[in-house]
Amino acid sequence: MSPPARPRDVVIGLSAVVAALRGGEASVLTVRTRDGLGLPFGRFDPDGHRTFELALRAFVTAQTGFSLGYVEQLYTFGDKGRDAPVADLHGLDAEAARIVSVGYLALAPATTQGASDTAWSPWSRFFPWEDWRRGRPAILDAVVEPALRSWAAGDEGRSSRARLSFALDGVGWNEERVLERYELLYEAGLVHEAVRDRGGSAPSPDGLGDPMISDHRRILATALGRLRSKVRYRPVIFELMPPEFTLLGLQRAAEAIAGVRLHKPNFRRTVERSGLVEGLGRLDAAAGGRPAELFRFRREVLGAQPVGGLSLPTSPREG
Amino acid sequence: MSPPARPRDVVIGLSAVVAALRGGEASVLTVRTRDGLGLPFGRFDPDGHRTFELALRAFVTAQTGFSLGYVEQLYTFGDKGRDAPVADLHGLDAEAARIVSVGYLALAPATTQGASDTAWSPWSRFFPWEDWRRGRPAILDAVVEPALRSWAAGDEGRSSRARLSFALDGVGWNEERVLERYELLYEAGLVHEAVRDRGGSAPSPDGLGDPMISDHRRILATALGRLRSKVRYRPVIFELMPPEFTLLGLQRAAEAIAGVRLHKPNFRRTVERSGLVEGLGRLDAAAGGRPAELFRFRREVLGAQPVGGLSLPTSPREG
DNA sequence: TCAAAAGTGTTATCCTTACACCCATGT
DNA sequence: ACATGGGTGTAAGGATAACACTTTTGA
Repeated sequence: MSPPARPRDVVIGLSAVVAALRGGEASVLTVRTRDGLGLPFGRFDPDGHRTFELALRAFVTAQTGFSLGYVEQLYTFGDKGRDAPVADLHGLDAEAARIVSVGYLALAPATTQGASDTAWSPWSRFFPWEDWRRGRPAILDAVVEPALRSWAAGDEGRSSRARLSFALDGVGWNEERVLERYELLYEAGLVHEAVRDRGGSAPSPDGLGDPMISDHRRILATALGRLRSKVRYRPVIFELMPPEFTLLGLQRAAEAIAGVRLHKPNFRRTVERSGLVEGLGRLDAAAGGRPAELFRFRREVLGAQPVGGLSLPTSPREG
Repeated sequence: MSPPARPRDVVIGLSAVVAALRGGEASVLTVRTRDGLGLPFGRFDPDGHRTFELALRAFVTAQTGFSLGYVEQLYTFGDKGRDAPVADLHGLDAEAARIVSVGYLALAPATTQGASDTAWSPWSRFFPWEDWRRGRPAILDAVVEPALRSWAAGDEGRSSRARLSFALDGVGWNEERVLERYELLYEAGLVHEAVRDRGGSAPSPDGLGDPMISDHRRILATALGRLRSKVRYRPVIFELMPPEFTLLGLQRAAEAIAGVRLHKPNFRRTVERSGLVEGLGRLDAAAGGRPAELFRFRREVLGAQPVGGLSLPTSPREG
């Protein structure tokens, strides 16, 4: 543990959570490295890159073949000890450089081409406790709750955080607290990355989602939480939709993002009253049942007035 | 413009917007440097600092003498051309290093001691168009609107952004869009930093607030916008209050943050119904008029249930 | 005729907004 | 008395949540 002869360099890693809807699932673009699954990423070049965002767009285009539309910065992570495992991917030794990770969220329309199907993974693969569309996920009662209870035993602070994050003891589920939940599991040593970052040779916990390299699952959790909250106050959902869609299609998209079931009649009405969409008078090629009208996003409202997102009326049956 | 012999270093600068209420004004802790006014800041040490937040707390304590409570990360700025002027404060040449700026928001209670009074500046000093508590600021009609109109003349995109950001042509004022407004003025070359960053010797525009070093006014705009929105969905306002306060005191604090007047009776009711405060049964030392009851923040609710912020009912008279 | 999905009506409830008004204290 | 600020009542309007129901298509 002797200090290095010369000060460490700082290296900035840029990572993108590229989200899209594929087959009714909210999915994310992943890359396979020899250390495991990760997000598309690259090393920021202080000489060549004018801004982070331009650098990020270049990385994703180079690694996956398509160009990003909507992009926003999420968070910058710099904790010592959670940065090491990706170091060799940047071509340097973790002891010689400090890696700082800037995470971004990008949204791609459902029609996105250019990446092979195997490059997309549904989010539930990494966060199986986040999908409540078919009711409370079994993994919560079977794995998460007992593990957290034993971790929190006797500690009021821990118990209270577990209760609020994971909807224990009758607390309601808040779908936006994705990062809080992941960080709690990390702190409790219940996800693989926590064991790995401690240099542990201990067996990794199982059943709590697939791990990712470096801090990429942390960035992914940040992205999902941000998207879930943003959908409610900005019309970002339409960045994920094809140019024409039905209202049920929009609802399924909102459900895939939020991870909860919505109430159909009320969802329709709030969407139609929002002024965000316009009926096209044409019908969908029916896929069973009465054909639905096609709608489009009225993108022109963005320049005319401040505009909010969608209200997400949960269904009383399974919400 | 020949490339340097060896790749540039990346230097991470940490800056803190330390907000507090002083004399009824939302104020921010500033430091005076030989290049001008700035935020407390420091250079992140990749060898010595374990996390950004710990490093930031150490800087602020060293430079101002008190320790921070509530802290949150705002944004990371890395644009070339907006980083140079502070370089010499870090003891290096901007040509030799690329400066990346991580901004933080910290909240200090009104009782905060340890910094001299002259170290605090009201936010309106830097953003005189943001304070609508006494109606629409005159500077908007006198300076901002004509300047933006001539900048946007004939460009529909520019006009629409100016309209939405600065509430022109009957668009309503959205107090949260602080950063959008500052960035628009920067892009239009109407704030001093824009002229400075272009290496301009042109006379700096006047009347549009005092400049700050580096990108510190940009970070400050980010902080004010974040705080204004966060007050509505998290009980952060209480981080700025003394342990005991009256409801009008709380209202004045919310008004100072939001920059708009609120409706007293409705504000009282929403606060009391929120369950966030508890009456103490004791009265304030009256300052004219009927003495008001003292309240305290029920900090214990934070651990018991998910908890929102305050609703801010604007006054019909001057809102 | 039935399943599946689209789409409409209606009501109870809550929250927000706005206005009107009374109360307690100091000068 | 009156100014100043504290504090309450109440009603209109809108959004939300819940339930019940009709319509249109394909198999």
